Amino acid sequence: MYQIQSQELRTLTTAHLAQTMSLLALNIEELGEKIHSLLAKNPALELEESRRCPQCLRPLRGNGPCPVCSHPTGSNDEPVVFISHRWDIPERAFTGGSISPDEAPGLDEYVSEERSLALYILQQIAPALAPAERPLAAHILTSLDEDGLLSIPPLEVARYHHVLPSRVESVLHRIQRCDPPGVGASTPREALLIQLEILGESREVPPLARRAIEEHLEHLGRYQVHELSLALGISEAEGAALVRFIRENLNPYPARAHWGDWHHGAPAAAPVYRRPDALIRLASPNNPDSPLVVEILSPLRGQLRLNPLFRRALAEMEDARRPAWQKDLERARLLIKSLGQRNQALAQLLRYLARKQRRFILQGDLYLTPLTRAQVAAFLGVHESTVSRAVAGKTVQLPNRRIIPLERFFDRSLPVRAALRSIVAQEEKPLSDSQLANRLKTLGYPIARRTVAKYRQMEGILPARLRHGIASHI
DNA sequence: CTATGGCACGGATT
DNA sequence: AATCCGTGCCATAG
Repeated sequence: MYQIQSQELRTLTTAHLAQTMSLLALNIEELGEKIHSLLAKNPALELEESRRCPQCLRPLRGNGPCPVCSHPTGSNDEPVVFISHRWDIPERAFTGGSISPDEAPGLDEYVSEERSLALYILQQIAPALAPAERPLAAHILTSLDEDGLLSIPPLEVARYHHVLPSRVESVLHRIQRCDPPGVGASTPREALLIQLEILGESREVPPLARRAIEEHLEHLGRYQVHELSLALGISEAEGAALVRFIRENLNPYPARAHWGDWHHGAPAAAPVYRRPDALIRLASPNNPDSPLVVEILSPLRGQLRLNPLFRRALAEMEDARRPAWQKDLERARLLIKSLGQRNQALAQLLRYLARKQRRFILQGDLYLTPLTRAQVAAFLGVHESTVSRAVAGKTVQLPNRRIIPLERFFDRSLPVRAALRSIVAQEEKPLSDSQLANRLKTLGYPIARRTVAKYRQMEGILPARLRHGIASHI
């Protein structure tokens, strides 16, 4: 099967191949933009809005039954692959515009790890929001970074929606009091202060905590008890107690389960949420032994085809414009064919990944088998750069509804980090990095002590001496 | 002396 | 050719 497809690839003309490759490099959103601009430019192209499957709302081709709904056949080894469109999700839900649960009933299915924070908070404050405040809240929530901090100035929100800054502040204030306390703060410092304030309403807090955060945040971050005590004019014991209180009760990055390494290395740039390029799900959701179904999503609401009117007109045409029209027609043909090839190539890749990484897909990070793009390329009989293009910038939604970048399938350290997390989560006493390294070695992950430190940091796990039986999850 | 982070090198990967 | 990643060495903090 693969052989046939790759042979097809080889027989393509160079123009065709070039276009296929450039389309392959695009993710679903970029592809959508590209196609729409071509649709506007080229009259030979047409978007046909076909009828929908009454059950799953996908458009149907021809007169046959819906290929997605009618029970797909496949085995554990041979996942089923579809190239399909989805019409049931409002485009706007993905573009960071206003989202509200009742507006997009299926949205929760499409929420990425990061964006689920937004919905979680929205659910808490939705009842308290005036209708006019909803867009403000949506704007703020969709601008949170992965740490739960607000990545844009509140003033910008006010300007955008033409409302008074105080209106935005009022919404923001309510958001900051939602569950991960302090979300929506602009800086770690502000987040800490908000948490302190909230905490102060229900229990006693050290009187100097506020000043310590406001004026000596660096010392807190570096755990410099000595310097802090000196600066505040208190004893080292008092200083240590203060630091412990703050570190145990407050969190500069509200959405992180643990204090990461917050004195150096700014948190990574906020991930941009997109609808996934593909879905991987179980043929029967409740049966983990059923075959996997891979669905390549198309950005189009309908079926791209040659404009029949255009073809008829061209056939009857005699004047000087004919060559130009002919050219348009050729271009349109080429695009449609290339688009098909692009989707085929993606499907091929995903089918392979689904088969090879079935355990990872169903059972999580720990079971990712090491894989390089080069290996995949060799197996599929395509060039390495083809695989690179296909993987770059794309995302897939797994059966657990998480949307992950395709690159993650090639992350060699992922299972090790998962193992590390689970060791730390279960440890009785904090283990040092070298102890962790030994543990990992016995589990079949021979990595250097130095590397443990790196992974720890990536996972946001504190060094041993700062961990005190704080249960780790996530 | 032990634990951990910074820097930089070299090999693999893209 | 450029980039990423694991690792070794060294400095520093405790």
